[in-house]
Amino acid sequence: MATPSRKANTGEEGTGGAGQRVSVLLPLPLEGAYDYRLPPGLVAGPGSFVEVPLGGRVSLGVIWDAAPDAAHVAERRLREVIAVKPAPPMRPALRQLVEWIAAYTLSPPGAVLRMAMSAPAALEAPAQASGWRRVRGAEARITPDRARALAALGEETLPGTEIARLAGVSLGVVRGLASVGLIEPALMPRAAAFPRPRPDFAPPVLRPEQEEAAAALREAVAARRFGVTLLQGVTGSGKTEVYLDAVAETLRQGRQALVLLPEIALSTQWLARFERRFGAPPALWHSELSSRTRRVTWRAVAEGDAPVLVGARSALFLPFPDLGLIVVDEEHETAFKQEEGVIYHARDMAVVRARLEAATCVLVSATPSLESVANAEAGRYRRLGLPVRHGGAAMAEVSAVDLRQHPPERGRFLSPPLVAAVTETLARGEQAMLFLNRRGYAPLTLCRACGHRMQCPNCTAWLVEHRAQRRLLCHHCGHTAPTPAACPECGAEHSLVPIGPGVERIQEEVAELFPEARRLVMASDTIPGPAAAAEAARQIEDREVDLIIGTQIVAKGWHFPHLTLVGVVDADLGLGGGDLRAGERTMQLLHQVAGRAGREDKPGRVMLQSFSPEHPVMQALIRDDFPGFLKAEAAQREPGHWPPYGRLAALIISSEDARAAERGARELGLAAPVGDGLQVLGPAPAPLALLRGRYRHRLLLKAARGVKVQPVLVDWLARVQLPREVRVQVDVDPVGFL
DNA sequence: AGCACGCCGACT
DNA sequence: GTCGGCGTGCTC
Repeated sequence: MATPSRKANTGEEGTGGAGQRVSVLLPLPLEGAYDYRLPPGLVAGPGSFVEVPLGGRVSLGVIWDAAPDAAHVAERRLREVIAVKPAPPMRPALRQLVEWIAAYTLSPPGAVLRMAMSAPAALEAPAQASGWRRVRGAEARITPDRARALAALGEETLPGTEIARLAGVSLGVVRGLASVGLIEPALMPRAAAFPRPRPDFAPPVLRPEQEEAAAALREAVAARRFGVTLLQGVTGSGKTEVYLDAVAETLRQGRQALVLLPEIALSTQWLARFERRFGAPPALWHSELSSRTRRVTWRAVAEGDAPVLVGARSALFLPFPDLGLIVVDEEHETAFKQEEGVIYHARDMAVVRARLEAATCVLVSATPSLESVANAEAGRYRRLGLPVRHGGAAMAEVSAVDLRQHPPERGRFLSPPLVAAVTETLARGEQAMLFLNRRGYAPLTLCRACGHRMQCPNCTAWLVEHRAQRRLLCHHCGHTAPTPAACPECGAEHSLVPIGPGVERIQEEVAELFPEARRLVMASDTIPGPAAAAEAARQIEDREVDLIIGTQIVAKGWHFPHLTLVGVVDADLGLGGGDLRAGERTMQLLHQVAGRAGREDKPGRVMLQSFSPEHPVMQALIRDDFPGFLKAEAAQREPGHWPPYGRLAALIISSEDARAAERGARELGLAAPVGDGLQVLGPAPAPLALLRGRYRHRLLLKAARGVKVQPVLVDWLARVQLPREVRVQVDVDPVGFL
């Protein structure tokens, strides 16, 4: 650990060169590291967190090179390192990860470093927590509440909130005790922030095929070498138990484990399961943590006191001292792709970090991405499969409802066969779910008089009506306006009509059809956080709800034992748009939704409302033939060298000035690289031609698998000089359409 | 990312 | 006549 040291030094020009030159990477989007002079009084090496002067202020940074090339900046221009932070230095593996990602994504290294310095407060020496203890011999008026609080406190030192919680009294009672002098502030003994999960606390009995996979993973972890395993198994096959066994082995090895989940805020059920298995909760990491929890968690990770951490993609940049295992659950999820700032795919970077840490990486999914399957087939990843569901529960029976043959009534969206199925399910006292991946009431509001469509002023997108709020919302930029009474174009009154359904509208339809049924809408706006998610899960488990109407948030990892019917309102949604992965993504989403139906002893049923039941995605779902779907998808992509049989990089050229954006895109197009195995597509208006007030054009670079696209891109961008109001965003390995 | 320097509208 | 809008440029 770095020696905590601090000098009164403002970083003014030094006294003529005493001290060693070091280069310091700053968490800013700068081209490279800056050189500073390390004054003789400070002890620091590569990885040390330091405070340095930058312009007129002080910045944090990391010593990147302890003996940099002196050529760049004159000795006399160097300023002095102000202080070395009392925190464990950043380890080589994490520094290498920062550099690797910067090079791969063409981002400034400092921008990547910023992700690894997301809790600057954790670099300070942790303050000792304070609490309260009894004052001996003190006497004052005792109320029953006060007596309980004192009893709860006993002879210990406890924080006020803890006393209040134990005694079941309010914090005011504790304050009262303090004000009458019965308790006094005292420093708390330093406790471990996170209890150690116990690998052998409550291991489940694994079925033979689970045990086989678990044994393979345990062996991989025990080998303490880099390796990637793709763990595939249908919903309910017990994948989680298998990889938690690998977590247990990691703990026995004395190393840390990291589990990445796509939607950590909604994972209450997962956390409960972890705690049952290990007798202690894992550490958590996601963007909504309080600053205090953030600081404590980061510090605990850095000091090896958080043996298991579960987090969102940003957890990949935490300072684990000895990471032995990274699990990426639901590895196919697009939520792992960061689309802003440094654009990276957490699944792929997890593999990179595992390699740098000599750790095991496990990618887990019921419907793995074509990328991972291709890697497994090429022998780069090991593949483990769990073919069967638990306890003999059958996979839900999937069928399509052909909307051409069974159209819903006018102005309705649920077809007679689906309505009948819901009726039967409810009559049996079971739960049903209607899935529609669209928030709000209606995706389009149209004027019947003049044909005007309510559009976002900042984006190429329709405004979505949210009837509960009586507003129109843009789902891309957050623009919002009250739903107008008259058409803003022609002035006609009562002429605006909602076109198409969102979950709110399905809820309305269901309320008319099944007025007795207790309904719950689950969408990101009705389930805003972990608490709401936990409450929704509880209501459903306790059968306080009969009908669930939900967007994609219902697809992820829930366990609803009484749910036996899933109706997909619009199975074709998502197949339009000409996206390379539209089919794959629809397959994955619908498969996951289907997996919610029929667990335990009751068989489940899934009905897909579709205008094209003959579509390969629908057919694969109906026949439960995911391997067949993958094979067909691969056969489509391979000849044209589309990913994963080739590489893609996207350039998004954007400007607030439509002309400038177009001109910039054209110029880049003219300078496009030519070469063996290279192809440039575009420029074309980006799928969202206007987003948050910026006009966008797109170029796609397609390269053969063996080609390194980064040098090609760097070259290409260097050949074109663009006005600075034009921004170029590089997305290596784009997914989705941006 | 900050923060300073630098040219054009509504105030004392 | 000034205070101040945020456009662009630099920070070892």
